[in-house]
Amino acid sequence: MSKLMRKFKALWTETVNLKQLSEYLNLSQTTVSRALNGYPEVNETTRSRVLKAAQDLNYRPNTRAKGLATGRALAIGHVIPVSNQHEMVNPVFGDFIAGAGEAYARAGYDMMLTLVPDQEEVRAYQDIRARGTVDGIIVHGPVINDERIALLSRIGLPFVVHGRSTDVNLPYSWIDVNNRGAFERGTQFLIELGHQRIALLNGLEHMDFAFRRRKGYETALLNHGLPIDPGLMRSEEMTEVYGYRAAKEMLSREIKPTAFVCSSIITAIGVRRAIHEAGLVLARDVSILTHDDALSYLENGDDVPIFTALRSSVRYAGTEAAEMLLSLIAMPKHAPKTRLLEAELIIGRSTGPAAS
Amino acid sequence: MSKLMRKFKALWTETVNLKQLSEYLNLSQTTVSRALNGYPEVNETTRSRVLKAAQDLNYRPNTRAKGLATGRALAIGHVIPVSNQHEMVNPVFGDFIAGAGEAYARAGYDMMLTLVPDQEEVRAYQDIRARGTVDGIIVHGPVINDERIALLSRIGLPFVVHGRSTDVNLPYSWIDVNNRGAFERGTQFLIELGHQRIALLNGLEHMDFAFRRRKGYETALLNHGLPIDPGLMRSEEMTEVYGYRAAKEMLSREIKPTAFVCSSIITAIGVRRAIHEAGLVLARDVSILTHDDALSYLENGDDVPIFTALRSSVRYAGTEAAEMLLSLIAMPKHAPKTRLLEAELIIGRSTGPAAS
DNA sequence: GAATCACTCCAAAGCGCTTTGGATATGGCA
DNA sequence: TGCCATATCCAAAGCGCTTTGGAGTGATTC
Repeated sequence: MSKLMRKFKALWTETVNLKQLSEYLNLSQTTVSRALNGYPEVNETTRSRVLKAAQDLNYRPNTRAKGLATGRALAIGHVIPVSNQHEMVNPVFGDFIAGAGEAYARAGYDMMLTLVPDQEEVRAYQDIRARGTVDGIIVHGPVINDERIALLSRIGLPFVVHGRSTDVNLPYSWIDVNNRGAFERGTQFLIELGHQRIALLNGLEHMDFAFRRRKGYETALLNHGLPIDPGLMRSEEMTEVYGYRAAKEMLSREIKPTAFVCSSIITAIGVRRAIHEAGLVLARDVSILTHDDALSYLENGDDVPIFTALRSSVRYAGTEAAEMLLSLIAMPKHAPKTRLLEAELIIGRSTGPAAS
Repeated sequence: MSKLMRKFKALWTETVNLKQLSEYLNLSQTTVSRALNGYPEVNETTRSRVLKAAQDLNYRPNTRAKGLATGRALAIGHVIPVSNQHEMVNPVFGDFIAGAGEAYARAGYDMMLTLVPDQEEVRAYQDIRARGTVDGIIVHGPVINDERIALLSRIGLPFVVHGRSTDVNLPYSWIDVNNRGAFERGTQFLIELGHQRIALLNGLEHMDFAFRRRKGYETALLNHGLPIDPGLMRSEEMTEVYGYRAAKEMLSREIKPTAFVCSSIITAIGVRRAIHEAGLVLARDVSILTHDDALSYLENGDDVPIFTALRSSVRYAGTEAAEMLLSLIAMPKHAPKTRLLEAELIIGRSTGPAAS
């Protein structure tokens, strides 16, 4: 025993595999495997001996081998489309991943990231499927009529979409914020404050979320008999500079907008900069209402929120999406799940009655 | 042939494995494998037949099986420490990953993410090693005297640190910005503009980068005979609200600082808000100089930078780190590589001569 | 006392790939 | 013609794990 111990002690920082562990225990690999994986056909005293030894020798099953044998990868893939024209990294991504990561960690799953140039998308998903590195994937950044959904359904890889895709009629699993409802409500809030010229600084409108937000914005205008003025609408990547430029231009007009609805707090910060620069006062002269993903490094103030905002935690969405996917993988024949999150309307210090 | 074709056509959306491919070709698995992997002992006409068939049948080698057979995982791990007290997601992370992802994609590597609660770090790295899911890892967020470096060296898992660790005397591979030099230069720049009371809004100073930045800041002050005033120094997580609060407090004093040095553009935005709110004018009354990671969604203006900044692209660092690690994996016995990036000092519209 | 059963355990096959150690055929050379 | 490289291909072992299909004990039942 002590000789064996010494032999195995040497391996301490090395990797011990199942065979070595079973030799050390004078048991078959079968029994050891079963003991470790909680199968019933093993004596409880044997099991605890095995568990103890596994602990002592610092045994960890090799993921690849386990995956090969079981057919499961114990990993989830996140596929992030990167377009060549817009090579911005979605700032929301980190928080989403953090949320999802928690869920994976609890379930013993790994998280795999793949960046996919958008012209290679179809091939990329087939690759992922065939190479078998993951048991399911989270689809990021769905666009209108997103072809990935049909593709993934066809090749039979479980997936959950973060967002939805207008015009896709297949059933599929998703988790999304009620973007349309939120923006309708937010715009209505501004209208009720007396604003008549409300600008929309939206994200790229081939993205589904942005499309829905515009619909919500337009619905509110229509409901109150206000005109839909394309001159007050922008659709770009949601950077700070974009907000600044767009607001600066609009505020230099003869007839200025009195309020801005932004798709991102970062864009809203740019708008605020333009407002200051124009010598105007936020909330008094011009109001801002923005969507707020509740990013951890961009908290919308503390006690009193900086911006009046439609808030929905993307980190929470990440956790929920991950758990949804895990349960889908556990019950493959289950019908798709969906989850619609409502954004809170938070009143902050960036809105006020329309300037007369 | 057409019968076979039909048989395999059915598999089109399915997964074809090596065995099926070799049956289809009437060749042995050995030959097919060698043809695909570019070994010389196979006839060129055979090889092209194989390549063609692989293309037609949409063959992709199973990653797990390949990994098991070769002992390589063809994947890189990114280990992100998540502390319980500070559960902020580093906003820099997305861009770094995007940069690294490109390099991995080119090399055919996968990217694996692991979130590790910081009290479990040691165990986590051993896990990763033993489970064999990755060939190497990128270490994020090094602190002063980071114990992970010794651990990883000991267990023999190739790694590259994004950043460095003061007080660690082992040789190891890293890529870092010259934080100390940059902040010394930046602070000196402000001093030369006549500023005497310069505040430092730093990140958490157990983090190595923040520690070095403070050293640089202090060095510049000392070099010019200025006092180091702890009342002008803060160390927290680099949020917007942090910048706002700290600046608000300092600007409400009898004797205000005339300039702020920030560790993050996000914090700088908070400082700017406080300045506005105090009725002061940026650059005229109070100056801001900030580090700028050149995040894609937080461009520091366009033609004229918003903030005077020490700029260093974290995305570029990601690409470089990844390539460094890949080459380390390719040549395991190679000495550690290091790379020190210099930050550019960019003059923007947030600095001016000290108010008299 | 034989048959049955529950309880433990094990040998071996198999997951999909790579790679070692030949086998076979072909051509050049003496 | 016979011999030996050379070129081309293959069978089978092995990577580390799970899982199927028993085998070997005692204890229980008739």
